[in-house]
Amino acid sequence: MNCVSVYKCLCDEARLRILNLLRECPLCVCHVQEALQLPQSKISKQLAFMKRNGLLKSYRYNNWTVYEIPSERNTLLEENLRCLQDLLFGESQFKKDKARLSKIDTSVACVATEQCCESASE
Amino acid sequence: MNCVSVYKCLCDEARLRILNLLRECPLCVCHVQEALQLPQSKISKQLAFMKRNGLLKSYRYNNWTVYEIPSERNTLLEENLRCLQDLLFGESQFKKDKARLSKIDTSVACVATEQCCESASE
DNA sequence: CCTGAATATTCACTCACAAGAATATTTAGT
DNA sequence: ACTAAATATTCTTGTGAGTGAATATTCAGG
Repeated sequence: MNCVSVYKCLCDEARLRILNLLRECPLCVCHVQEALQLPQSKISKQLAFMKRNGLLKSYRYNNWTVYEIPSERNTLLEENLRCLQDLLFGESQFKKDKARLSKIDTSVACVATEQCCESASE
Repeated sequence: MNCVSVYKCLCDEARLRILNLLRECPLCVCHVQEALQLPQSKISKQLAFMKRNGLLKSYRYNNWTVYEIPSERNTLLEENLRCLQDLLFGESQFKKDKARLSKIDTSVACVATEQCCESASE
């Protein structure tokens, strides 16, 4: 495991906000975008950044790209997400993101996950 | 606590190597420099960087500047150092640093700590 | 006062990354 | 073929930070 890569992903607020959501379930770019209320290109770039650094994987389903935190355990990432749950994810901005997400229909991502279940990664 | 600041400090190998040493005891710049075998300006800058981000504090004692991890608890930092102890600090490079450090007389830092004990921080 | 040790800072350069706007690509549906 | 949605990429610009070399600063001791 490359610890530095993990930390590089964690040292940006937008990325922390994304991980806060992805911790719950796989999501498409558009879901994240809507929940965070940030420009599409920014979301797409940050997701690509985390994928490049090994924190996320993605797969394509029709027009959507679903990103998720791989199920293969990454101790350092998991520990930090757990820690952030107490320290940060309860804070206003992160709560708002989740509230907005809860109002979005994210079922496409779930369907995609089932469809691509084994052909995942890359 | 600013989580992002913590992660910004952790996402560089040289800084991780420094924290690996400082976790044990306060040290002067020259001690770190000798243990890590890196240029003086680099060590000094990285220490200043971590101080600027609130991970370290320092105090002057004669000609020396002693850096240390503040005793006030920083949950996120502590958790990560603990985690890194298992994941990273056992690796070759980090072991070598500690081996070199063990051969250095770092008593100045200890004396300084006692002297400046309460006048610390800044 | 001068010297040397310890440390900090500056300089010049390079690189990674961030931002927003715009454009390209892929794909499903008509 | 055409369109629109979803996503990725490109472009430009700006900034923070990394590097080594060199220089400045601080301070104790002779």
